[in-house]
Amino acid sequence: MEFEDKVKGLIRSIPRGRVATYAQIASLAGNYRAARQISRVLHTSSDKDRLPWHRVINSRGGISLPRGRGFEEQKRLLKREGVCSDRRGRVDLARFQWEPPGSPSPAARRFLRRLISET
DNA sequence: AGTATGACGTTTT
DNA sequence: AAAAACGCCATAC
Repeated sequence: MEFEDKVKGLIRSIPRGRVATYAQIASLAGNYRAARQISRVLHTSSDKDRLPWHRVINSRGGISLPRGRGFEEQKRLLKREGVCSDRRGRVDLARFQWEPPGSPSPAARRFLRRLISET
């Protein structure tokens, strides 16, 4: 249960007014390929363990919950913290993504990735 | 030891 | 832009 505990701790450490992606949490927890685990953990434990589940979104900056099954509430909870999303549930990651202290900044990584895809 | 789950991510149509 | 096709993997049972 080591991985899962790390995941929960990480999710709890996302500050108000910021978001993290599933892949980001997985990576910080030690397995960059385990993004799906994050959704599993959220699905099973976010109520029970009172996790700030609404601060976790997908790598495109979007809300993954379907409309009518959580989408609206997540959007509302984020809005309440100052994180705005468009009608389709997209958040500007460059502005709102959490950058944990001491780790390579997601903003920098996005920048480098964009340079690569230019060629 | 399989098999199912799950709010994912990247690449390819 | 959007959807399908893949790949991915810790847990529960």
